[in-house]
Amino acid sequence: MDGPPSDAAVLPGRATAADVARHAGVSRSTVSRAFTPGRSVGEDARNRILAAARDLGYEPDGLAKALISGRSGIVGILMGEMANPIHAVLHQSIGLHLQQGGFIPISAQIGADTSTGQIVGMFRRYRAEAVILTSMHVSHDLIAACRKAGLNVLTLNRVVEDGTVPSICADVEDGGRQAAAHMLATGRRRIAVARGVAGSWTAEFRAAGHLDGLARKAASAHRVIEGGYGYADGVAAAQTIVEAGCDGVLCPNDLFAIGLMDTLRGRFDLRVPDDVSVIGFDDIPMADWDSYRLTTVRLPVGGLAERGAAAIRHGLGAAEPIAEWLPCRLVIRASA
Amino acid sequence: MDGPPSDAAVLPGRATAADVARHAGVSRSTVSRAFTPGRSVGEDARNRILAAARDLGYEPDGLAKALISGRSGIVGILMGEMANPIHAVLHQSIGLHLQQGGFIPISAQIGADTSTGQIVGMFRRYRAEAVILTSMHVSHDLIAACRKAGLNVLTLNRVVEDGTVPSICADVEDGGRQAAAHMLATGRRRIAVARGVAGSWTAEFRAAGHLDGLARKAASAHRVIEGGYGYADGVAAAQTIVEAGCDGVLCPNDLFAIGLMDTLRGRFDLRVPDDVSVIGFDDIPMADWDSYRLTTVRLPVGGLAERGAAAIRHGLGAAEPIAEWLPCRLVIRASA
DNA sequence: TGACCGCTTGCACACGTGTGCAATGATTGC
DNA sequence: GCAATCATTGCACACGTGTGCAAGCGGTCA
Repeated sequence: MDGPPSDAAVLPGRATAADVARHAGVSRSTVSRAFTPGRSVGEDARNRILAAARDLGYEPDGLAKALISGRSGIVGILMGEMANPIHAVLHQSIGLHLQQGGFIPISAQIGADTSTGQIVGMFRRYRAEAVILTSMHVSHDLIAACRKAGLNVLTLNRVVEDGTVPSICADVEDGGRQAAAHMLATGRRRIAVARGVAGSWTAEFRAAGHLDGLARKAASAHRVIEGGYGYADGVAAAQTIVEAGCDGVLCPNDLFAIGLMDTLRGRFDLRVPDDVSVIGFDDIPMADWDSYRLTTVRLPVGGLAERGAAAIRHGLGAAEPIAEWLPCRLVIRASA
Repeated sequence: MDGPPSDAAVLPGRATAADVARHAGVSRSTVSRAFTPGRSVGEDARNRILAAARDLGYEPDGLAKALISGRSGIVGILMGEMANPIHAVLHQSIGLHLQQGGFIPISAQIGADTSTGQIVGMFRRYRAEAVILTSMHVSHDLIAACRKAGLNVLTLNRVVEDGTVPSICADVEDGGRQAAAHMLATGRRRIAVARGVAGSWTAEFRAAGHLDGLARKAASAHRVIEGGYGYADGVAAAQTIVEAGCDGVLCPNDLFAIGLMDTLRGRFDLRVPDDVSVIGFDDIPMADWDSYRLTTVRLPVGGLAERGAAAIRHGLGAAEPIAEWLPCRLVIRASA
């Protein structure tokens, strides 16, 4: 856990700047300058250097560069649970935008036998310029540990109460309001609100939006269900919803909604949306499958990733912490 | 694309080995030795050093370490298309096993505006000790480029014909045979085989297994469908399958199978498995959803990741290239 | 007591790069 | 023609670490 097995050097011999310099008949400094934009190098020297570099397959070593310049170009990402497709696509999108911004993402994950300290250590050891924490695993301990280690953190879909951590968020509360409004507009009156995992920031804001959306039309939740985030949680919630006689359910995410739909139809022989209408949250690819055609609040995945990468490119430690809010949009399909 | 914006150093001041040495009243070398397992350090010196390190929050810098030792501990992963959950879980599993082995994964992806050369450059610049290529994007160009750059590559779910690239593979051909055998054993006789994307290694071996499994029981494919790998491809294939009067379909993967099932039921009002039985490939989480209960060939994701990480830990460049084969198992649910 | 051995420690070099400083040569302005 | 300006280049140092070599030191055995 503390480094690769250290038998012997494994990396093959690479051409160094010194090799290129010798090959091109200039000094090593000039080679370095030729690869640093904005530095002045004579034209024919530059040509000779670039030619030699091409011949030798030379490219400046990122590690040495990071060591000397104090900029590693490395950004740490704490991976979420990939069984939920929304985390997978978010992870991919973040990676892509970082890559396009000239950064390189290193990823870590909190496994069964991996502590917070080990994660922070990995990022710190490799001098990550920033660490992206997604809503999934953000705890105050973790944030404190990162800060203590001198890591610049950016949270996605999560604000920290004291306002000192830069964050890019989807306005899930407003998304929840849109969902509630649509549910009422389609004539539902006995509406259940399923909260996600207790203590989870995004779950609380989603549910708050659902409840506030109902309240604004002078309605209230027929039933509030404490639940989880997975397919199985949706399955488990069906019984309660049927017993309570609900005709609409506002779900904490799509996986839950899909588990619920499958169970309402399969076990209780109810129709969606005729008997019970269901609205999800996230807009994972499966929400568009023909079996579900799930009406859901779309999380602006691309926007979160793009704005996040931009914030990192712009420099995190700099001014006062940013807090950006991106809108969510209700995607109306057939389940509500 | 060629590095982070280089305004100024961004990383905060960290404690170095020299600081710890001063604090503990020893030389810097002794500090280094105290952090290198197997080196001899006096007991009280070690205690003073560890105490000082704890006070100062010191930890050896991975970049400097990599530079001097020739071992970066970095492993490059080329990400697949995360919209397919099997790639997501494989990615996560690989990352976890690498992390547990003391490596740190950096990930890159081939986007619209990212060339092979840029990918290879990223891995090379950061001195990746190994690069994991998954079946998705492996082309001969890419392999050649990696090799030319002196990168140790490991392919997952893909063998390269000339046998010079180490690989860990699932025996998808045998998995295909199992699927075909089960299809015949349940009494189906007009069986369609849907091949995946043409030219894709894993698709060809899956289809080969399907066809061979039929042939071994003196049967043959009622219809062979050239298709893709996505949900939409399964949707598109339904028409052909219905027209050909097939009573069973061997699919190239689960997404395809699910798209097919949705369309057979929704558009053609057929029952699965009563009218048409369907077998998938991969065993993504959705295959176990109640709407599908898909019988499918499970890809040994954890095994691939674990054996892959082990191979890298053991050293890739070393002896002659390994080629490991992991068994696939048919998971029988309700769709066939 | 003296020779020898093993553990511990410090010195100095190496890894591959960026960059400030000063020297060089070329060019321009008068 | 001479001084001044400027682009170009090389030298040397820095980043933070691992490690070979030799010196120091305490203990053991004859």
